[in-house]
Amino acid sequence: MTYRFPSLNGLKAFEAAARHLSFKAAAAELGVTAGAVSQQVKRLEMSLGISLFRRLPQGLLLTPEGAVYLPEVSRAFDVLTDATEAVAPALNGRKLSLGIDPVVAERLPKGWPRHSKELDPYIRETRSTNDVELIWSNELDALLLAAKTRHGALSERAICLSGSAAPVYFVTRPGLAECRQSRAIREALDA
Amino acid sequence: MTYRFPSLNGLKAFEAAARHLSFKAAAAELGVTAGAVSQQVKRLEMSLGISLFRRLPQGLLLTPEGAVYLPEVSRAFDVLTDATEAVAPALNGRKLSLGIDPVVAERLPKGWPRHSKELDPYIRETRSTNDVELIWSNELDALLLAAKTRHGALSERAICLSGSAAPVYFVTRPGLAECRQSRAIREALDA
DNA sequence: GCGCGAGGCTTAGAAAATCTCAGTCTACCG
DNA sequence: CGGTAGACTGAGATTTTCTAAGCCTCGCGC
Repeated sequence: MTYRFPSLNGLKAFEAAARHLSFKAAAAELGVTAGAVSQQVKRLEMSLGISLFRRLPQGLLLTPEGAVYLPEVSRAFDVLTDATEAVAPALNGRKLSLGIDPVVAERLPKGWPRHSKELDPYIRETRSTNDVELIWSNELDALLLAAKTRHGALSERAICLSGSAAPVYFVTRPGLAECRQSRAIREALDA
Repeated sequence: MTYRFPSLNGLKAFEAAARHLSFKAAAAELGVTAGAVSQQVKRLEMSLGISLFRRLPQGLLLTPEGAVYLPEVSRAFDVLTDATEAVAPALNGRKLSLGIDPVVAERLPKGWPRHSKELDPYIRETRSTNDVELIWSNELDALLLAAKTRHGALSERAICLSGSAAPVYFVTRPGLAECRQSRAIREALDA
């Protein structure tokens, strides 16, 4: 009564789909099927009485309303996530666990990213490994590899390190490549 | 994955219970049973791995963690509610519908609260009526009455109008008496 | 001291919400 | 033209949330 807003599940689905402009990618990030995301967003739109997306055969476009809603919803989620982490540090779930190929580690500042204040909010732990299987088994969220790898449906982004000709590869589970943590890590490496 | 926080339902239950320091009052506000609130909060605490309340035989006390969490959760809900209202004005549900006894209206500034900028965020509509039944039938959220009335389980707060000896009575559905809208209305009348 | 009422706790089952699966549709590309 | 990608939809499975009823402790009044 005091607060009126639709189901958080619907908002989660909307927010992820809006970021990716794709129900499929949002589904991968949320760990559900694309059908579930589609139904959730549709339910949300019906409860609000507006359209949030224009559907294309191969993806989505935000409506003006959707474009207005997205940053606010993201902001509220940030507040909740920060508050939740503050009271329940054990959760710490928003930070990525990152595997670093030893070959890559040699080309990075010693001990990176241990002393990086800017990456501390985004990286929970690092491990020295290049085993892609750890991503599939959910033991790692992301990997920094020295070479392209046969990675199935994993996302891969090439990063050019300064002072080096050969790129390194940032590999994540589907849907994680464009989240804030991943972007922050890539930006830090671009510098 | 990008965002980690517990179910909104649990957070809703926590936030209302923390404001009221009572599962029973929170249940009335949320329109569910006290058992449901109790279960939701317990599930939330288990998922976070912390206690948010100390239970007393006749109510609740916030733990330090609970006290830290509450304002942040309220803030996130405000953001979501404001954003939802902005994109879906038809919802407008956060504003109260207020009935005003004609006898009371005579003692208020002419047309109150029509031109009140400060109350605009809190009052959706007003009707000239003193029929308490409209609250029970969910047609009104609150009433301003000239006299105490037999109101069963409704909440009633006396308000002293300036320049007047006899108080008026602000009556709401159980659980709504201390919400922000109600408080704002009462404060405006106290002036 | 006893009885009553208030309010939190718990359980079992009902009801509602959410998910999966499988198939349909449209658009794009080779 | 055929294949692929991705959004849409419906039925049923699964999970979450709710209700009702009873239990417990505490405080108050007689």
